[in-house]
Amino acid sequence: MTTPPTADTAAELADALTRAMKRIRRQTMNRLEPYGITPGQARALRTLAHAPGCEGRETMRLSELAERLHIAPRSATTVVDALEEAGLVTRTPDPTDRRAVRLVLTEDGRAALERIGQVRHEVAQEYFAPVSAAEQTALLQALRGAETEFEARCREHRTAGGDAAR
Amino acid sequence: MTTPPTADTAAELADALTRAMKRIRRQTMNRLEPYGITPGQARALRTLAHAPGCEGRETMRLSELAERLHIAPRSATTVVDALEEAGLVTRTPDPTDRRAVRLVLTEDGRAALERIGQVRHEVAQEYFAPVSAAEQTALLQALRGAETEFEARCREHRTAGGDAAR
DNA sequence: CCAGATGCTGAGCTTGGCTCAATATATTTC
DNA sequence: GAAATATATTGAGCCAAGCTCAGCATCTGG
Repeated sequence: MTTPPTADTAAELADALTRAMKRIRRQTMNRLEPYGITPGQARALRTLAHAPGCEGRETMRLSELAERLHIAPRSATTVVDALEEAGLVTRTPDPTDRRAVRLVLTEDGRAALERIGQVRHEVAQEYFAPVSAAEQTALLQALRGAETEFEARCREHRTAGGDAAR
Repeated sequence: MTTPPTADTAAELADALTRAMKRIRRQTMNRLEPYGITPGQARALRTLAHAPGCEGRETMRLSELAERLHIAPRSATTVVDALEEAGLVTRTPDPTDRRAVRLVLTEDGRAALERIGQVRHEVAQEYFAPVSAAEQTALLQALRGAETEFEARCREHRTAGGDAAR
């Protein structure tokens, strides 16, 4: 009953992934709530922190953030709205392109990042505690492999017209 | 660069999981769209199909569906609304409890289930194609282990007052 | 028989996405 | 040097999938 012979492992895997994700997200949400940050905002902040201009002046265009988050530019606008309202980033005009917005991490933003990092670490650590480090690594590599393949396939299809998934 | 020494494997794993889930969900949504079914509805339908009264008359209370889907009863109501409107399930009164609603799969519902199963299988199969069957099984078991532990911990905490996550 | 528990749903909120214009600015092309 | 086109962002409004809280109908135990 637990593992019938005809089990569709891949599909079951997808389900398990979904459940794990939901739980981790929920847990993260709870622990981030005191700081007034949602997981989505946290992700954006982290992405912003890994901006190329690393020395004290992390900065990124809104569109670049969107791209790295795999979301539509319009969706990034909303995230940044919240982040800006919370005083974690500022929108500054791009000196070389007056259409563009450059996002800059504030001091508060940098401070938030640390708390976020800790929560993220904690939650993941707790959830995956029953999984050995070796298995975790193996899992991660497997998922990354699937991811890379998927992205490659997407690029192909995009050339051929189909815009299946972001 | 791909695996720095100080990498937080667990956290990265959580991220990878999130991305995988999103992509699979999106893919599933796209392929289910022609049938006018969302992934959430599909899950509900599948859950309903695995009802205990298996012989030709799968039936389940709404609250039971909610429980199995790990969502609030009120949320199940909405899902069932959609499913009923699409003619895939019917709400019938429970003969033994007039408060309760029994959900019954219609013929169309049963037909939809097959299409859903196929899509689900297809998508998962495609996404996890680069992962060997052995690895898939290992992954699944690891995730299930983490899941079980998590649930156990939740039950404990629930006793001690904290209602962390569903 | 009545108080409290249980089962469902209406109203309204949240997160995290989306598209389709509109607007402002760059860039290219004639 | 203008006109056409392309790019960057945003306003308006949508969807999926959840949530809580309140309310109503109905059971059930004392």
